[in-house]
Formats: sequence, structure tokens, C-alpha cells
Amino acid sequence: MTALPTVGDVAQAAGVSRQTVSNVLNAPQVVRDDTRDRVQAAIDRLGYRPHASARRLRTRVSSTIGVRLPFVDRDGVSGAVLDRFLHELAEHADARGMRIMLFAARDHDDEIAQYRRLRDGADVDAVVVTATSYDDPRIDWLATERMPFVAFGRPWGSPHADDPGRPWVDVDGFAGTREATAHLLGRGLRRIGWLGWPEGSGTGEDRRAGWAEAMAAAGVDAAELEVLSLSAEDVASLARSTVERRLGGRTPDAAGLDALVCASDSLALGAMMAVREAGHPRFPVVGFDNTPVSAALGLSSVDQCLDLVAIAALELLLGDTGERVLPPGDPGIRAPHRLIPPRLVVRRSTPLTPTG
Amino acid sequence: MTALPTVGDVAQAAGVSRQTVSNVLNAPQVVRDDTRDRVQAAIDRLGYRPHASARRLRTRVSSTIGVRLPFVDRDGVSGAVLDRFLHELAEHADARGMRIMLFAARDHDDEIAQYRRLRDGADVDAVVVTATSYDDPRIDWLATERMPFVAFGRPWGSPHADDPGRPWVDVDGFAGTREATAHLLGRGLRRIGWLGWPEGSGTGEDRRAGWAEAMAAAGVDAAELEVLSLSAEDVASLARSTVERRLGGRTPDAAGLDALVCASDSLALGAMMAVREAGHPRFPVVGFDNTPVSAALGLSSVDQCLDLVAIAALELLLGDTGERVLPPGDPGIRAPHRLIPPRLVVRRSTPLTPTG
DNA sequence: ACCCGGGATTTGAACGATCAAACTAGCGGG
DNA sequence: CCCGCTAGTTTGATCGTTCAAATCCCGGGT
Repeated sequence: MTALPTVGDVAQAAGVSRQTVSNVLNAPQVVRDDTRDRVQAAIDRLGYRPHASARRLRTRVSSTIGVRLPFVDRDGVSGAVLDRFLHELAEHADARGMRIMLFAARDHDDEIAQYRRLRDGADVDAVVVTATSYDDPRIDWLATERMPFVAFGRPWGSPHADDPGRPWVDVDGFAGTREATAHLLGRGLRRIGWLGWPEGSGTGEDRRAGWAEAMAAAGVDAAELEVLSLSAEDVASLARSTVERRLGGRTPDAAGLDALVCASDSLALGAMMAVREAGHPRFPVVGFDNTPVSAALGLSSVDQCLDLVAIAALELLLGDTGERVLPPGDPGIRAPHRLIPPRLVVRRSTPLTPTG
Repeated sequence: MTALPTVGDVAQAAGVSRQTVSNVLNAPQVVRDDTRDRVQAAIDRLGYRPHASARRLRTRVSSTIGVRLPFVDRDGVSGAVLDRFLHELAEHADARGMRIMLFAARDHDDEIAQYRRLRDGADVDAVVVTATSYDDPRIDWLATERMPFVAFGRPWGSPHADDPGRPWVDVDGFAGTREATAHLLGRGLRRIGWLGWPEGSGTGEDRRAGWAEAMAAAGVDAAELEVLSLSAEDVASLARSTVERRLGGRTPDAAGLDALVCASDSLALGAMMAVREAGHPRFPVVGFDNTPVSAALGLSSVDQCLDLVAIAALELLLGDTGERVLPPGDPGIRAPHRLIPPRLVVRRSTPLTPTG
């Protein structure tokens, strides 16, 4: 026969019923050992593969997680973060018997329409929401519809921040910049500047706060912190001109700066271009995200440990060991909100001795 | 009622049979206008969504394309190319009613096993194969099993290169480097060097040949070409030391170089660092891939036009307009091998100097 | 008056799996 | 000897859709 074998064919070959074959695959413990071996042999011999769609139709479980493909951000360096997250997610999802389905969406409304279609069509059991914003309509929709999901990104300032029905995973930016700053302080540097984004971003404020805390712990007062703080949009060229303006033709030392901690690799790249151009190639600059850019340029950077983020995201959907998406708020899920501590990657751009 | 509406519910609401509802969705032209309107109204009113798995079970069509998630290449810049391709693919697939399913695989054998599972489980109709190599076992398997696929990357040197049953899309590297070289020649530069990869890569040889042809057309003889040619592994730091060795402390001019065309942005970055360190920030360097790195550094680069690549890949699977994967070798598919011409993106060539 | 053609619609069966309930042994206790 | 219990297995129904074939309807030709 040319058609693919079905449970019926396997059952016939093994001399058992369809249901027993099904049990061997889905609940092996209820089948007697010798029967199981016989059925397994038939499965192997016929090369049987379960028909995923038939199973889904009956069980209403797809073992698939939907992810909206984040924007193509042509000039930004930051897109790489979501790409890497996607990589890690796919890899660890595979290890837990899940697959990732991508979809595109123009805006939030369109994305919600896609959620509905994917769920109603039994295409996905859950979705991962990325690039969350304050009062995100997608999160509201998912929560009220009780569709399983997990967000990559905290709901900054939302009244629902602690709602266990709205699980999220995020990177602890505060801890990351604090570590980066402490590292520089430990090298004997003192006037460590901050280059962040314009106000209004939860992530940006969080990362700045980490720097501020480390500086405060080293005895720097609030007024001086204000002086050490710069900001620019997340584009290398703008960061560069911001730093150039700050230097105003002076040496960094004369401008009151021993080093710079940045909110992103884009900013760090711009800052590095400015100081190197001004003739201070060893001025320490630390970035955030550990993108290929920082690696190629030998820039120290805070790595987001996206593998841990992906693993945590899956735990929030599947529980610690399961292979099935749990309903929202299920007790099998431990802490529904996870902060992943990032890791400072030190490269040669932060030399052991300060230079001017 | 709390359960999702089915075709049966819609049929009842519209006073027609299940099949007519099905026809409204899949073959509207066979349904009389007024009936169609009535059914459509019922669909909208009930918020009916077809159950994708049930449809797949019956039709044996999944409207899904599988893509193995390309490697996580932590330090390389090049991974960004496949990521961008994936973005474009997802976006254009969506426009043609297709979705992308990701999967992970450890090696080629594992990948083939996944192909089989995905196909037998009716999870995907076709796959896109990336990072192809000479005599790729995956391609052989797909071709002999007659499973629909398209490769991103030419089968360099394979005897099956012209087999219409083995469709591929690729970027015309030759044309890209030729254009980049011609651009520099047009600016009055003459001794344009080549920085490529060590021999043995089809893609590398192709890109080098484009440079060589443009140079030959400008009257440079073979012996001189040999002198102008450098190579390094695809890592910025190695590229940098290769160029430094070539300069040997001299100015680029004294070392016989007016500019450099590179096989990748990683190489270009290394080259740029070397010449800038040597005090020649305006020495023109052109990269390949137009990654965020080159954009951020203001490096000219050859853009692969991955949107066109993705569109072409879908055409090779679906035909010009269809929404269904065609069997391998179907006449609905025009040319089964497509070379996409890339586009030179010119940026200011000396990003690290103050403008002026 | 009859039949024919063909467009529009309906009917029953099938896709391949799992669920729920029923059945069969085999065993021990009363 | 019968009853109940349990572990293991089988049976019939079902998930929601589309296919293939049958049916209905209506106008026109002979």
C-alpha cells in the first residue's frame, strides 16, 4: 500500500485494537509490557507516524506556541535581541515537545485578530507576546479571554502588574546596569556617566536606576548623578553627537567623565565612536544586550541570557516538567512573574587601568 | 452556547446545508449570490472561524511551511542574514495565506527526521532549506521523497544544479561585488583590493569573481589581481590583523591599495578597524550583507534584498498567484532557479571622522 | 406533454485520531 | 459458588471539515 499507515494498520499488524496502539503512544503505563513491546515493534516496522491534525481535532491540543514575528528594524541593533529570544525559544520548545508558529501582524488590533483565529482554529495552544507596552490591549484581551500566554516584558506601571493571570518574564535591567557600574567602580573609576534613552520608557528608567543605585552606594550624591546623566534616542549617530556635545572638545577627564554605562549597544556604539574619534580609544564604555555589534567591536556589554528567559517563559506556560499548556492561573505554575538576572560580559574595551 | 460555532451551526442559522457553507468559504463562485450573502451574514453574526485541524485532516493540506531555525551564531554578524530572511518570509507567507512553523534540529540527519515527521503528521506542506552545502543530504532526501521544498542557496558544483525538481533561490553575489567594485572605479579609484574568505566556499568564489571581472574590465591584469587579493576567516579580529599585516606599517597608498571590497560585513568591519587604527579614516571599505553593523558604522554594503528572495522562494513553492503548495516540478512554477540581484547601499565611507 | 441539461444545493461517508464506556479475565473473600 | 474488584483491552461514538455522488429545480427544445 502506498498510503501512510494509521493506528488501525498498526493495530492489525500487532493483533490488538486501535485504542491499545493509542495507549502505547499516550499512556504507556496502562499497557502490559509484552503488549507494549509488540505494538512498538509494529510501529517501527511500518514506520508509523501519528497524524498531528487528526490528533488535534480530537484532543483540541496543538502543542504549538504562536509568536508574532517582531518588526524588521533595519537600522537598529536591538532587533537582534528578539531574534535571539526566538532562537532560544524554538530550541527549548522543541525539547519539551512544542513547536513555534510564526505569524505577522500589522498592528495590535490585527495581532488580536490573529490570536483569535489561531486559537479558534486550534492552531496554537498559547502565544508569547513581545514588545509589551503600558496598558497593552493585547494583554487585556488575552487575560479576559483566558487564552494562555506569557509576555516577554513587564507591564510597567500597570495596575495588573501582580495579577497571576498575566504572567511575564523579563530581564532584570536594574541588576545588569548595577553590576556593570559596580564593575567599573571596582576598577577604581569614579565619575561613571550614564547614557540612556529619553524619559518615559519603563525599561529605560529601570536600567538607569541600577546605575544610580551603584553610584549612590559608592557615595555619589544625587546632584552629581544628574550631571553625569546623558540621553539620546536609540540610534548610534544620535548617541554619538550627544556624547560629542558633552565633551565639547575637551578630554573626557576634563569633561568630568571616567567611563560610560549605556542603556543599549546602539548607544554604546555611538558613545565609543565619539570618544575614540576624540582620541581616547581606551575610554571604557559598557553596552547592553551583548549583540554581535558589541562582540565584533570588543565592547563590554550586559548579556540578557535569553536562553534563561526562554526557559522561564516555557515554564510559565507548561509548568516545570509538563508537555502541555496549562490553563491560566494553574497551580502547577510556580511564580508567574520572573526576573532573569543578566550577566556582564567583559571585553577589552574596559581596560584594567583608567586612561585619559 | 459556549462552544465554538461549526459549519453546522452556521448552516442551520442561514437555513442551508453544511456543504453550502463550506462552498461559500472555499468555492464562492458555485454559490448563488443571494445565498452567499445570507451565509456570509450568518458567519459574521456567529463569529464562525474554520477549525484548521479539521480542515487539514480532510484536505491533507496544512498551509504551513517549515523552516529549520538557523544556528545561533553568537559572535558572527552573518546570522542576521538568515534572521532577516525569516522575517521577510513570514511576512510574505502571511500575505499568501501561509504560515511558518519553526523547528530545531541538531544536524542534517536530525533535520531529515524532522522533515519526515512534519510531513507525515501533515504539519507542513513544504520546507525551506537554508545553509545548503555541496551534495547536501537534505536536498537529496527531499528530492527522492518528492516532498516540496525550496533551498535558499545554490547547490555549488552539484551535478543536479539544473534539475528543475530541486528549486533554489540565491543572491547574485557576483553581480553585487561587481557593482561595488565598479562604483569605486567610477570614483576614480584603481587599485581596489579584495578581502575574501579562504578558498573552498562557492559563495566566496562567486563574490570574488564579481570583483575580478569588474577589475579586468577596467584593464587590470591577472597578476595584479593576485596581488590585490587578501583572505581571512569570517571574524572581524582576524580580518583586522590580515589587513594590518598587508599594510605592514605603510600607508595604504604605499601598500598599493586605494580601497577594499569585502566578502562580508564582518571582514569589512575588521578592515575598517585596521585602516582607521593606522590613521587613514577615509580609506573606502565596502561590505556585504548590509547588516545593522554596517548601517550603524556608516559602512557601504551590498544589500541582499531578502524581501525579493523571500518572495521568489514562495513563488517557487506556490506558483505566481496560488495559495497552495504545488507538487515538485509543477508547470505552474516558472523558472525553478532564481538569482536575485543585490543592491549596493552607499553610505559615507569614513564614519569615524568628524564630518568636514 | 415529455425529457434533457446543467446550475444550485443537499446527503452520506470519510479523514485519523482519542474519549468514554463496556467488556473480559483473573483473583481473593465471604 | 457467587460476588466484586482491578488491570488490561476492546467497542462505538465523536471531533469539524470536505469529497463524491445524489438530488432538486427550472427553463428550453423536440
